[in-house]
Amino acid sequence: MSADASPQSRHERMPMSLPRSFYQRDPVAVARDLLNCVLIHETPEGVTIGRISETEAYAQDDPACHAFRGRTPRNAAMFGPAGFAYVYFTYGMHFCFNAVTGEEGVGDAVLIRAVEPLHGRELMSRRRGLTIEAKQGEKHEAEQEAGRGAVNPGEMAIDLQGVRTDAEAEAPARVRIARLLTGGPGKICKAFGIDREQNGQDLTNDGRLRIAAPTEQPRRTVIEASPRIGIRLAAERPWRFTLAGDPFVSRR
DNA sequence: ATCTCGATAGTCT
DNA sequence: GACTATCGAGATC
Repeated sequence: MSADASPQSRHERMPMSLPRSFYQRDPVAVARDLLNCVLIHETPEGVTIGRISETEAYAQDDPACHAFRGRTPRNAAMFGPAGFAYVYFTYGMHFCFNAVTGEEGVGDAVLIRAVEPLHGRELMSRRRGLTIEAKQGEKHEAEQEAGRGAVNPGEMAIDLQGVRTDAEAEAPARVRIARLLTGGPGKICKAFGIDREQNGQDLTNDGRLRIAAPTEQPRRTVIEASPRIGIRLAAERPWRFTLAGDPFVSRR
């Protein structure tokens, strides 16, 4: 009943969450429309924000989908209502983040595979434990380099907190670092601090974890479809989506 | 640039 | 016991 937490001020700072109706559609449509949208995670450590640049759709009627063989404790969130997070643990060490789509009772979701870091790069770097090779072969934390504003002896001019300008936003060094930070589903979860705790969380209620519509006119709007990555079954379905020319993508 | 491989633990057969 | 919606290191071209 107490309205003291000032959600109002947060609301003014941050874009609004996508509504539940956005997610209540088939996963392929949602996967395409999530491109250029903005992933936001507010934690006690700080805020991380990224522009979604690669997605994959998974439908229950799809051998590659975790929900294909029915509901289990692990995939339960996929069968819940649309607009909630499905976070799973895989390969003994990585988490992957999905947005649940479609009707309640149906196991559809969209995997977020890559984002372009927009805010909180230093925090992302720290969470990722990112290190770089200095010239002498000595290892330094990229975060420390960034904090000092130091320029590395090598070619990598690290500016993890730099102002994002149009001219420099996609400079080769910036893209390389971005891909280290959030160029893959496991990297996103690590960089954004997403793990078991976020499984089943509502993405539509302006809570800590949410997805908002693009805040500005997207630079790229042409959508490309390709086979999904890292799966064996139904590998031919072109349900991986990226934006033509966008360098902020995962491997291969 | 592209490849192969190992790490590591939860889930399902 | 096998498999995994991954990642990073190391080898090789």
